[in-house]
Amino acid sequence: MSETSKSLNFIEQIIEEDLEKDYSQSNLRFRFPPEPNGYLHIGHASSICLNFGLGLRYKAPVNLRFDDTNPAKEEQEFVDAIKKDVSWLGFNWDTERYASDYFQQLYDWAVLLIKDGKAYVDSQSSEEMAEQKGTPTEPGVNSPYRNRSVEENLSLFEAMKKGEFKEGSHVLRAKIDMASTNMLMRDPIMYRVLHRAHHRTNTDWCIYPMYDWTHGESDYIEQVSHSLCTLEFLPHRELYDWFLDQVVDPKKLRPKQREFARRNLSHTVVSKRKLAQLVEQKVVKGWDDPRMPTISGLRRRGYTPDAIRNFADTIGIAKRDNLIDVSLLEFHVREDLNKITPRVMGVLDPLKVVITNYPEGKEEWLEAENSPEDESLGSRQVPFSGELYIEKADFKEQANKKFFRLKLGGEVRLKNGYIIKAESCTKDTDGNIIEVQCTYDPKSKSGSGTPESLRRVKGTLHWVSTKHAVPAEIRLYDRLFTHESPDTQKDKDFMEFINPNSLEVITGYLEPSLKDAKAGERFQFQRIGYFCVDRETAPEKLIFNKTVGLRDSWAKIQQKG
RNA sequence: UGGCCCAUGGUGUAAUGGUAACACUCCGGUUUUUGGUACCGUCAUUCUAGGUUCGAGUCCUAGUGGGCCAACCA
Repeated sequence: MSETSKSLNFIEQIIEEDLEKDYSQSNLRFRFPPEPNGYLHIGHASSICLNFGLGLRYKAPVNLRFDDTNPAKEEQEFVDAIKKDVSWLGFNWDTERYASDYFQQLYDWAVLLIKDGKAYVDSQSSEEMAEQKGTPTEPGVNSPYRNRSVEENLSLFEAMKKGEFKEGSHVLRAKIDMASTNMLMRDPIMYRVLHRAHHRTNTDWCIYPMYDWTHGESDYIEQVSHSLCTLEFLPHRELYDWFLDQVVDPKKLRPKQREFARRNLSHTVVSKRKLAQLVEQKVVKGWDDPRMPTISGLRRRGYTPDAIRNFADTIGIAKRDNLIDVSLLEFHVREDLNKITPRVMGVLDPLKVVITNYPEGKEEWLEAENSPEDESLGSRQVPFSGELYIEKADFKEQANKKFFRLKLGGEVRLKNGYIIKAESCTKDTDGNIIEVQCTYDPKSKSGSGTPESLRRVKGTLHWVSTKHAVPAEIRLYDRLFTHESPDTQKDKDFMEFINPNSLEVITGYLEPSLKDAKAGERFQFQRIGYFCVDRETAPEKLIFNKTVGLRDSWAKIQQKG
């Protein structure tokens, strides 16, 4: 119902128009075509949501196709990681394909092009070819090998395939137009010699097809109706169509390439090459470092598939340059985590509180609601005693009325517990407050229904009983880059903008219910933020990642003074 | 001394020739045993100049600004 009121993006409009003209819905087919040379990032997530979203919308199959035409860069590890990420996002592909499945067909078609006088073997160096290519403002000149006979081309190409030549000695080129205003049409390379083992075809081949020769033909083989890619491929479209013209059977569906703007996220880089650099130079600990904008990094950070999909839906798809503020991504993860995470208490920067009128040695277990957003999450018991931790930032000797927290002579409620009053505090020799002495109102227990418990005090603090507290390693993350757009600054390398303080590791003190928390589990630490258990956690040493903080209006009040 | 793409609040998207809409951010407020959540409110002469039209964010022309194109990468 609500679907009908939602406006279409320009890709959907193109499809709707095609459906009105010469396509039926059963012709529709899409594909997500990553090269397995790295891990997927948030930009890919957008493309995944676009293609698979279209599949869902039109009940059309979507292939997962690995564009594996360059064995120098590709690895099985990346294939596995990509499959895991797409699945984790919640999408199911129709069939798993590889461009390498089509190497023989591509080769046969190339032979046809040669026989047709549309392709030739060039035996120059890449430098010589680059010189002849011209510039965007000057036409290129023809290769001296451009008019080799069909017979010579055929035998040379076969010799290339058989491994008789060294890398760089010969290439197969399409014979198009060295004067085209489109640089890509100036006799583009179709095949190069590469004596490399491929992660799937091993050493079966020593010539490998280039992207342009492979992609459109693969779409055609799979009968993909709409081949969607980013805007930097727009100049490739003319070549995509030219290659298709050489092989298409008019009775079969002819794929269309259409382009959309890649999504850029502020304060990070969205480029596999640059992300690989961060990994190689050990700026981060790996592709799934929680600071990385990779899908695996976001997953480890505690992001949910729903958060990422909602984000992708919200930012939409268009053709103009963009820089999406990370705050929008953070909004979506908070929105989802607020609904699904149980609330717990943990103190990250502890200050000891002693309740002087609490019976010596006594402890009691208080009932605590797991989520105000979801009653079905039930409740748990939290231990209370006469010695607790609260956050250092939650106590001041003196403060104005804007400070809703604990101050000398002031009262505050301990969440799920009692109202306490600060009576005095002690300091170390440097003047740092190391302990606060309080009294509590025994009749003010949360949920007891007494008049005292119904009293309204300004602030509510989270806390942990010192005796029961579980220490845990807490990893706090900040933006990886200090600049909102680190890789678009003229004369500056993006590496210059790396935030040196993007990771802070501290020890936090958690309520004991967290003792058995398992890797991947997510929680809201009340009044602080959302956290998830890292995969490196162990029973004797819990490790939590901070996903994102709660919105903090107190921080804003403080900033303003 | 070229070709192509793009231009709507701080950000991202919508309006399909007919009242500039939605979300985020920011700012202000209500509720609250999380300074969270929820809810309410403020924030735009649609890059500029011409033109077509009863009517232009939308169509046309020019300008301005931004982006892409010269890897045996994808």
